[in-house]
Amino acid sequence: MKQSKLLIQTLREVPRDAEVVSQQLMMRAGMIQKLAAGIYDYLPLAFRSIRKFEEIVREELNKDGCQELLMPMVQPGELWQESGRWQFYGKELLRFQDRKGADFCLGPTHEEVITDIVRRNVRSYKQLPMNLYQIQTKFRDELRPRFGLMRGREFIMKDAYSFCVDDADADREYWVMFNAYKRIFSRLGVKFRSVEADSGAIGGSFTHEFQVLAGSGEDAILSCNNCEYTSNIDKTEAPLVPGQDHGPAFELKKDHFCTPGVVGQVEQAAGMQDADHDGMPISQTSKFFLYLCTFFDGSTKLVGAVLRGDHEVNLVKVKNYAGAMALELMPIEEAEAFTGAKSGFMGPVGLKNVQFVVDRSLQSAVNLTCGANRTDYHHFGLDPARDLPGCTFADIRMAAEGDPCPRCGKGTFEAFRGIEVGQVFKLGTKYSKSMGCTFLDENQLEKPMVMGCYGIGITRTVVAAIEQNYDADGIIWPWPIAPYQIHLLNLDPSNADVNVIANRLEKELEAAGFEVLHDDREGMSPGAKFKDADLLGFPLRAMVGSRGLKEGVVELRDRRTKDVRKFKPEHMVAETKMARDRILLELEEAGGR
RNA sequence: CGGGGCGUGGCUCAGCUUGGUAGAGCGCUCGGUUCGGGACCGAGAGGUCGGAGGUUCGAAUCCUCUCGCCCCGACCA
Repeated sequence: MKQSKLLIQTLREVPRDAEVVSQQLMMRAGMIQKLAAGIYDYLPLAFRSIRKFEEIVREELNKDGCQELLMPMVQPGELWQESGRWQFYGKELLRFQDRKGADFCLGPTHEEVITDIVRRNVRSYKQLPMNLYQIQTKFRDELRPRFGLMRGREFIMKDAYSFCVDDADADREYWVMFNAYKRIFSRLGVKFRSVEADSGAIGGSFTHEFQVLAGSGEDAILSCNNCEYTSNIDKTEAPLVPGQDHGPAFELKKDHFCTPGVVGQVEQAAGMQDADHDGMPISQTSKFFLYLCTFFDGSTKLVGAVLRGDHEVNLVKVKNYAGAMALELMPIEEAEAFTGAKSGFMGPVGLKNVQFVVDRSLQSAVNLTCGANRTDYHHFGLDPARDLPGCTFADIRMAAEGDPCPRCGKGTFEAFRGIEVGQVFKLGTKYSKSMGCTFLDENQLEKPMVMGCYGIGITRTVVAAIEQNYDADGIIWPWPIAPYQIHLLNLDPSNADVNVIANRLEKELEAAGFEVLHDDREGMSPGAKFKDADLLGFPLRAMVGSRGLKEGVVELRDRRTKDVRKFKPEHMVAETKMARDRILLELEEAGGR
């Protein structure tokens, strides 16, 4: 391909809208353009990468017997009403009506449609298990699209759905997909982790996310440095810390400590003074949050969460504990009115119509401090089990880096940030039951199929690969998804000899199976071509110039290592093959787990 | 949806406070000199200043409304 004819405009300056590195580089390299908030044009270079990754996904899924199909992006509202999601899916679901006034939506996901397909075509256990997938554009009307393709409203996703006869077979299929995902991301050469995750409102027994490690990632991950336990921090089981001995329990001493005007947990603890104490240890204090929970039936309830002063609350855990559809921190004015105290002095004792949940690290704790619901005052001597009638203990705190691992008991947690590029999910019978997707088993019993769903964000994965592979000069493409593998630079198109060699090398390399972009642009200095080549970041750069030809050599440069080799033009194909083999070997060694 | 910010050639921005014939750099076209890490000279093309209304002799600039976009937060498969 001649670069002079390629649809591309590289930019020297960073577009103003671009925040994260991948977005900046993709826009500067002329790969994407924004059309509207969270909606992008995929220009030829980006599209080549996307297609290449799709092919990797197809190859690996087809190995496991998955069948590809394509469902409509526009879906009838009827199906969503049948599954019940028409009312529960929020504004992320873009709804509209056709000319007859019938409800439709743009598909953010395809459980309804695939379930409809299967229930109309599959009747017998003999046809199961079945795993169907598509690679398609999804639309989710995100409240806040951001970071370019990382969180767009429109994006390309591979979604697969499995249908099995029973729970055990669904589990088997889940792990088949889990392993397929490991192969897929390993082939990319990106560093990734498979992490245990929260199953969220969909409900389901378990789920794993595949996270590409990157400092700019939106998700926090904790991984044990000794065993395999790796999880999204939303889900990470907090270890039980050894019970602290705060002496023999005494009665609740109301309004015992007075720290007027002091805000902040640490400062308040330091200011708690009496005859026996010159400040309290932070771990002997407690903190308290009031949450307004909304349930699926529309009802609401107040939940009060109590944690040790030095622990952070995990909202997902609180939400799951309460079984709520949504949960929000009570607005500060309302909370102050409800408790009768300013922020910082609210506490659980004496509050009515609140369901208390206490973090399990306080299971047997006594002699804690807590807000007195009187501005400037704290109680002393809190014993949650005694002073909060009806309270329950549960794991509601955020696990933290350095916490001992509760699984193996030997290691400690290390923290990472990740970009979620895939998820495997055991759905169970939620959709098959509500939509009547059943089969007859060998005993002629009608049963709902047990489902699983499996997503890979195609566009997001390409973005994540860039987030993990770039330097100050531009992108450094992993070989398997590089738009082109070789960037052939003609450094002097005005020289006839150089042109002959450059054109010949282009043909030879392409004949050898390489994908070549030939920068044949005239009137451009070598320096400018080097800058563009670094920005586009193809793995290998081949160069032909009059200076080299005087000595009878052309060059090959590795984008990542910057190593340059010089040799006679007739050795180009052989040298390129060697360079490719070396890059692919490194890639294999760099894979995640 | 709350808070903050920005809309001026393809891109990055200046001009706005204090109203008076719309600018720079990059990119693009043509000619010439250059040619191994974003060369230089000359000549060009390209803009309803996001939109509507208002004030004014006169609005990119002042006022009102509106649309779009970005960031933080909340939300979220």
